[in-house]
Amino acid sequence: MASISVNDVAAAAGVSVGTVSNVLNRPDKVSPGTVARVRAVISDLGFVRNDAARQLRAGRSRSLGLVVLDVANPFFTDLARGAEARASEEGLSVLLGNTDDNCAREAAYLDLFEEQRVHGVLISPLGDISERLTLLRSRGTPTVLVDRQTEDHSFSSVAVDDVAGGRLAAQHLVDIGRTRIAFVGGPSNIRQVIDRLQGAREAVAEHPLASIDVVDTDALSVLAGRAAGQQILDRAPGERPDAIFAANDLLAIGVLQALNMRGDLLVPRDIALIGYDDIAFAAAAVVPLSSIRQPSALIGYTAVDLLLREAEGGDAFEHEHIVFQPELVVRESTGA
Amino acid sequence: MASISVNDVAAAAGVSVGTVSNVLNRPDKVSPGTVARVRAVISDLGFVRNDAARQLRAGRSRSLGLVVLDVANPFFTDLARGAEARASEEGLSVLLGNTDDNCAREAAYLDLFEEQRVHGVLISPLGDISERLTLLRSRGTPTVLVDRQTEDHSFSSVAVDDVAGGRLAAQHLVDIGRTRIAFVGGPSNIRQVIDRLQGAREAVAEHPLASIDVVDTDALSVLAGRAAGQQILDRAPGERPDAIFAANDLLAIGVLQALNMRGDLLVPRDIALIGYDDIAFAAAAVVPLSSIRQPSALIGYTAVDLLLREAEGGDAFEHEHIVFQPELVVRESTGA
DNA sequence: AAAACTAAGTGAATCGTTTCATTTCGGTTG
DNA sequence: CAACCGAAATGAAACGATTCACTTAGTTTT
Repeated sequence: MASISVNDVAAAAGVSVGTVSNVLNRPDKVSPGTVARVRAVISDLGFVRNDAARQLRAGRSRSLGLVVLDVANPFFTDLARGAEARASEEGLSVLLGNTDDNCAREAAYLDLFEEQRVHGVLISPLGDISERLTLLRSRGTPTVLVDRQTEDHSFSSVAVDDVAGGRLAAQHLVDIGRTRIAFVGGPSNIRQVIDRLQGAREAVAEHPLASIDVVDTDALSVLAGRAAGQQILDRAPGERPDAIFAANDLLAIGVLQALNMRGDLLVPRDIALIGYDDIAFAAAAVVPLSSIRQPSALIGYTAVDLLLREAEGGDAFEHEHIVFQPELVVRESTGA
Repeated sequence: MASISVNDVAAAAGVSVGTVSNVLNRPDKVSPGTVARVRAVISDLGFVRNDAARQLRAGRSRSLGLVVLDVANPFFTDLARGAEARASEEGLSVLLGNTDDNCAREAAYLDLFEEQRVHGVLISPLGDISERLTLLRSRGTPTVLVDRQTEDHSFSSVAVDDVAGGRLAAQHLVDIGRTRIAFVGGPSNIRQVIDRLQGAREAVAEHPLASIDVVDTDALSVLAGRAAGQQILDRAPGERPDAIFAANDLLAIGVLQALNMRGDLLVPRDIALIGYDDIAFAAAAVVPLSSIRQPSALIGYTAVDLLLREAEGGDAFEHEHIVFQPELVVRESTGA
């Protein structure tokens, strides 16, 4: 059951291992007859290259790591798709690591990827891990932040202006005449949540009549949204907001489910609702959801592209910060 | 910039490489003082194990491959989550490969996983690739089919009885008095689609008044569902079905979007609609979607478990076929 | 015909970790 | 005190693909 190696192939084909390797990697350097003979032996013997040996020799693997907050969030799967598209153009594959907002898992994936000597790491980081990332980079693994920048701009990044997005959302709520706005989101160590809230605060601050309060959640999921919605329903009627800005669409959908279960509170009549990300399901929600659209696949594509350029450029590479602008999408949940 | 190896660590700590390796893998075999010293050097020098070298030596990698039809489908991300849960209990990681219903990509991932000498492969196969899988297994990579069985039961599998699920769905539509049923699904080389349709046909056959026709789609996505919905709307009113069974929830949501855009056809009044998978978004749809629930995370968890047992047992292992029963979930889209 | 190329092929060295047969040494036993 | 023991540590061999300096043989050039 011992696996077939280049040696076995070489022996069976009556050539040297070097030639087998050349057939595999530079067939043009080998005479056509030999190529054919070696190829025949390869398929006869069922030889399969051992990637570990290749990598060991090459020093680097042919994949890159992508660490995201939540694979169940379509925003991230879209992003992953975009990343994979660019990576496969270079013959690289993408390893997907899912942290579920958990710092320990985030650290574990970074360790794993570093041990695998991945070509580079794309990460949508949780807390402040710039130290860990600096270490990673100093040991030779280029790193690009997605959907986030560090304070000191020391890492290349591809992001969407979340403050602007938050502003767009809250401004829109104010524009349709709402004044008592609730921001549903958390946990509050997630940058995206912080920025979107900040943007919303800025927009609200410009309107003397409008106010905003925060309903904290412990995840950015449908379930957490449902809990937040319930919490809002439990308030005395006078205490309830007339608009809700959810930090992402999953939360918004959860909130919507909670409100709907109740029945007497209508969206948008009593409470307007806007989400964030504009995932495919937003348009299909009970009440089609207004949202802030981000070019998710493009972010992934661009991030890999930037990563490759950074890898190419080495230490000399000037870190780049690409920022996309979000876009307001109005649907019934905030409509007439 | 050359990376630090066990040799460097050994030299700096004044021990042999064997001892460094023991500190890494069997610290109890090394005296406490030495362990501490070596560990200190490791963190000083920033030594990171080279996984490729480990794997080369070990002969197998510490990950397993999961090949799915569509990462954008929450059913598969839930399944992946379950798989990861079981895998991480054994210290294994899961590599996710997304085929997008594309045979070439499926083959590419199998090649990749085989070159990586993964511990095993979980696959939700597209066409008939039992030959390829037999080869894979014969070379020592255990394989478990998820969400699918081969005709000859020669592979272990964890699946849901899709025929029963199709029957449940169609029976339910008939039970609420619908007779002109449209099945929306495709492409027709996907087993799940075939089985669900067959189940539906069986249920319909028992009712003399009921009939079923098929609206073929080229993918199992929201977009494809929208196109199918449009196609149904384009028919003359008399030709339209009074119920639609979509092969999965993504399609159902797409169909729903198309019907809703039109406005004069109401779900469920004019057309009842049922999906399949019961993804989290089904309950949150414009009209909350009836669906067939599958224990997605459990499938993934069980599949990895089975894979591990198969790996353990070697060739002697008796292939197992675990079949879960699906469950009807009734919501408004087929309700009163 | 000698010198200078080129194309094709060779095979030893290399990558970094793990393993295992072996050595070292302080302590215990008969 | 010789013989033995176990714990701790050693270091060479192995894993399998790739690389590169080198040979061989055949073709041009002058």
